[in-house]
Formats: sequence, C-alpha cells, structure tokens
Amino acid sequence: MIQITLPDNTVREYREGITAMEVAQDISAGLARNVLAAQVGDEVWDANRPITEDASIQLLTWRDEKGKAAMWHSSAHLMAEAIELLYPGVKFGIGPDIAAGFYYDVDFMDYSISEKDFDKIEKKIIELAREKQQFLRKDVSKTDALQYFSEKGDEYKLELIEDLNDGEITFYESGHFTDLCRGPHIPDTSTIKAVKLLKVAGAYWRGDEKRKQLTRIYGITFPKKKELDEYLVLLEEAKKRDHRLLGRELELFTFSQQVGQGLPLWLPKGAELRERLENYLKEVQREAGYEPVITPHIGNVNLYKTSGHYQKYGSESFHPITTPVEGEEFFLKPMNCPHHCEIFNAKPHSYKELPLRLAEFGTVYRYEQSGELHGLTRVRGFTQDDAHIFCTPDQIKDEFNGVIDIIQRIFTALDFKDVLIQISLRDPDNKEKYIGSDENWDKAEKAIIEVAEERGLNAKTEYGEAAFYGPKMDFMVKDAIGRKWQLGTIQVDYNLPERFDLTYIGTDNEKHRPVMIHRAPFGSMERFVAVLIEHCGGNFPLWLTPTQAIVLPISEKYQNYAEKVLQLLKKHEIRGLIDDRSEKTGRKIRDAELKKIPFMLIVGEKEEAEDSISVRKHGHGDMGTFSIPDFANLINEEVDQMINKK
RNA sequence: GCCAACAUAGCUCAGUUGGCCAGAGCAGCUGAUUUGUAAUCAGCCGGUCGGGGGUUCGAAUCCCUCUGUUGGCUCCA
Repeated sequence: MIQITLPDNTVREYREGITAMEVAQDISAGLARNVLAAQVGDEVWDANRPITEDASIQLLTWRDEKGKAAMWHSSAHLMAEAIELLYPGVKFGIGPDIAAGFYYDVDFMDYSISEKDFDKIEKKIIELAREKQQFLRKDVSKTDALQYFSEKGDEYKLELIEDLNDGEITFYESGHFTDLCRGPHIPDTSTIKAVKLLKVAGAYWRGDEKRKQLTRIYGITFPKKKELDEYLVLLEEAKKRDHRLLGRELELFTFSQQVGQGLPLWLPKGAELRERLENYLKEVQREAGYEPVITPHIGNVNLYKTSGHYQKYGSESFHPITTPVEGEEFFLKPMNCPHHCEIFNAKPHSYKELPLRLAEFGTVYRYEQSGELHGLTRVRGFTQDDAHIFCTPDQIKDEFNGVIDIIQRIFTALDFKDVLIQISLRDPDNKEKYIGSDENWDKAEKAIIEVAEERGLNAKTEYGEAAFYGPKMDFMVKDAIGRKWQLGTIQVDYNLPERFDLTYIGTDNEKHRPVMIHRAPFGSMERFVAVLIEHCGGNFPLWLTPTQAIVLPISEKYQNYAEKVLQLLKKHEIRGLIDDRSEKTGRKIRDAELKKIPFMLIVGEKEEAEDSISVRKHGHGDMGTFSIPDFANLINEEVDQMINKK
C-alpha cells in the first residue's frame, strides 16, 4: 500500500500502482470527469499514470493553469494528427502549449497553407476529438526512437532525439498519431469540445534564422463552446483598445510612408499629452536633484567606437552620414549615454559633486527590422526619458531608492496598479562573462536586493539575466487585458565609465572610477504612451487628457453663456472646448462620449439664469447641476490627488 | 530581414465566371433647423482602386515586381 497526500493534507491509503484518475473517482465521479492531469510531487503527470510510491498529489482541472496546459498540449497533438491526415508526408517540429493555447511547427513540404485552410483543419480536429482518443505513454529506447522517426523521414524529431539521453525518451500515441513527447496529456480527447485556429506564421527551426523556416499554426481549445465564444469576445475587446486604432480615432499620432516607416508623427493632441507627461516628469526630477542636459542627434563614429556600440551594433545601425568635404562619419544617436559621458568628462569632478544626475529627453534612432515595427511600441525613432547618474559604488543603493520613488510616483499618477518588477543579476556560475570587479558587482547586487526587500517590492529575481555591463531592475506593467509590457528600467553600468575613463577625485586626493546608472521611468515616450492608451482604453487620467470638459450649449442662444463658462474654466486651469455646432444636444453628447471627453457641461436657459452648469460625466451620465467654482474644485482636487500622491 | 495574409475616398467597408462614367455609411463643406442628456434634414465635395510593369478588344478584378500594413519568427544598446 502507498500513502497519497491530498492538497488539504488528508492522507489516503491506496494500492501501489493506483492512478490519479482512480483517486479522483474515489473522491467523486464529478471530479473524475473534470480531471485533466495531476500534479504528483514536483511533476505534472498523466492522470492515468500509475503511482508507485508515497506521494502528495493534486488533481488538475480546467481551473488550474497546469490543467489548461495539459489540455492545450494535448490539443497540439490532436492538431498535428489532423494535419497529418489532411496533408500526408508533412514533418513536425515542436508543438508546445503557450500562455493562451498552443502551436505546432510544421514543415508542410510542398503544401502551401494559409488561414483559408483553418476551417478544414478545425473540423478534422473536432472529428478526431469525438473519437475519444486516449493518450498512451510509452517508454522508448533511443535506438527505437531514432528508428521510428527515420522511417517516417522526420529529420526534426531525429534532431530532437539526438539531444536526449537513452532512458528518458517517451512517445505518446493517440489515434493515428505518435509523437516524441515528455507529456503530460489529458486522459482522452473528449474534453476538447471547441477549437479555434488563430494564426499562421513562419518560425525558424529552433529559433535560428539561419535554419529552415517552418509553418507555425497557433490555436486554442476549450472544454465548452461557450468559453470559446467568450474568448473571442475578449479578443474583440482587446482590438478596440489597440493604441493604433485609438491613436487615429483620438487624433494622437499618425505615420506617413513619405516620412518613412517606424517614424511616428505626433499630432497636436498627442504632442500636447506627451508634453504634459514630460513636464510632469521634469518637475519630479528637478525635485529629486536631476540636472537637465541637451545633446545633439548625431555623434561622431569615434564616440561609438569608444563606447563599444560601434563594434557591437554598427553593422545593424542606420549607416553613418558623412560630411561632404572631410568625409567624417556620424551616427544618428542610438542612445544618449556616450554623449552624457562626454558631458561628465567636460571637467574634473570631486566626490563632493556625486551623485551627478544628468537628465535628457533624448531622441534616438535605431534600425529595427521592418517586420518588427509595430505602432508606437516598436519604432525607429523614439525619445527616451533618459538620465545617467554618476555615483560611487556606495551610493548605488540610495540612488536606486530615489529612482524607484520616481517610478512608483508615475505609476500611481497613471493608475497602473499591476506592476511587475524583475531584478536581473549575474549568472553566479559564469562570473567571467561580465565586466567590472567582483567586489563591485557584489556591492551593487546586494544594494538592489536590499532596496527591493526594504521597500517590500514584489520583485522576481532572475540570475543570468543581467547585461554584461551591470545588474538591472526592470518594471513591467500589465494592461487591462493582461498583456505584459516592459517600461521603466534601472541599470548599473561598470562598462562605460571604464571606456570613457570617467574619474572623480576622492577624499584621498586620488582618482576613482564612478559607477553609472542608466534609468528611464517611462522607457520611451512612444512605447509608454502606447501602453497608456491600451491600459486606459483611451480614457486618459483627468490630468493628462487633451480636453477635460466640453461645454454644450443647448442652442445658439446660449453661445455667449457658454463662452463665459469656458473663460471661467480657463481661469481655473481647466482645459475645455465648446461644441457650437447647430446640432441637437443628444448629438453633441454622443460625439463627446465617443471622443472620451471626461465631462460634458450642458448649458441652456436654466443654467444661464442661475449661473450654473449641468454636468454629465463620461460613461456615467447626468451628475446634476453645479456652480462653476464647485465643478472646478472637483476637477482640480481629482487632478491634484493623482499627481501629488506619492 | 524571413513566412503568411492584406492594400478601393480622411475612416469603416461594398464591388469575383474581367465589360456601362467605381458605390455606400460616417467624417468634411454649404444651407435649412434653434434643439435639454448617445446620431435633425437636404444638397455638395471627395478616389491615378498602394506604385510600376505585363496579359487582354477591355483590368479594382488575372500574372510579375516594388512599397507599405497586419499576425508571427528572429532581433532589441
């Protein structure tokens, strides 16, 4: 007999070789119907795999992430089976589950596949799912495994098997399809009730662009048709929040083929919004002891040879521009740090001046591959809210604290609640990969970890993720539909101070090497605004939105009063407009709602007589009558609360 | 850059066995209307059908090519 411990810590005795499925049946038939896989100890197993030792197990259903993973992984097999039946002779790469669904990389040989074929494949998948195919796990020797796939002529699987050790190879067989697979899988395919293939894309074999490109098909499955429909609605909702769509509708930015791809044009409303963000940060930085600097958009190639960027990125940058007479070469600046290093070098520094914090909204240009460009999140010209802090190794901790203060203030002001933080440290087993002394690295890493602990940051620490020049801390936010975006970053740099031979004179009257900290709370203005748009769905925080209130006169008769209201609002620093079109009020309200203007102020006979406004809040409706000063206070208090909250 | 799909008016989209001067709604302009919490009515303007080449008596429609966009892959100082 063996002892099985359940999540609630009850222990049950079963015969050796019992399966998780049998345990589930023992608990309840309903549970057994829903079991997709089981967590056994640290591993996820097939529910029907015999358990031979004492173990703590957890039965996984559709409600568990790991249960979903098993379902989607099994769905990938099922899709492969369908594809193999429809397109005999194709070869398979890998087919894992992903965060939302699964994909399979397929070498379609001479077949050409497009989304038009999805319908056919989906039907086949459902047909196969109804056969209630079971997934049979088989241990296979390496020789047998190699033989099976060489007979099948699938060189991709052969390559995968070559990398595995004999004794740890398993096959899974379901229906007509046998695959090299570690598992786990769901008991049978009957759980897969609804399927949707989502996209087809090229994907390099093993992610190597020098190797063959396979066709990757993405899909997702659900145990209920209704859940698929809900998911599709969710995708539709996501589309409506797309910053590219809202950017056009709200007239924030545009692109022009004439100007060039990946080069955003900020329209007046977008520029105004961005300027407000920049001014806000400038003010916060001024308070925090930053000094503004301004540097040109180009720099001599020698600057980048000194920084090392030329050697590393020169070949994939925009080609240098040259002076017509001397033939001197200049790069469009891909980052601001080399320029800032030269500012540091403009004069000798005493330890008393440190930390020195140089800030610049610096516009940089990078050659991004054309297929990579995406709205404002991935562009070829963008502005970083950059600053470089030159300090001593002992000051790193304080400086990190200071930067985190700024970042958290910003996220609060913009209502980003879900902030993920990642600390990237050295790979402790490969210390020689990194530049800078062991001592300094230890000091910086310790400082970062301490800061995170002292502030109670919910940070994830990743070893081996640091840049070669220093450890870093990145801030990611989730947008309203759960996608993660990397925004702010704080990076320690031991490299550039060496390369630019930066020094300061210490208390001992000797030269010392400062440490540099790169930091950008927004990251890039372009990406940040894009994420902000998607995060708030175009309903910007009141302090940022281009138009805070629009005055809607009932008819032309109240035009003068509307003007008066607007002037009073301006006195209270409220940004407003008047809709003086000869339209009905219902129409003006509708248009203002669509433009996502936070407040609509309706004025007619009654309001004019009593010097008031009738306030309607976007998305909420009528709020009743206000005096103008009361309304102004309401708005200003809300703005104040967001911006000044720390 | 690679794979796939797409490209018709400012926006959203009709327009397929190739065949009358290429259509609609919204937006814009003009006029009428003077309006009370999500669309007043009428008229007008607006397109080298992404660019170029080809097939054809005839191309938005078929073929080639270039450019761009979208979804992935790769990359991201």
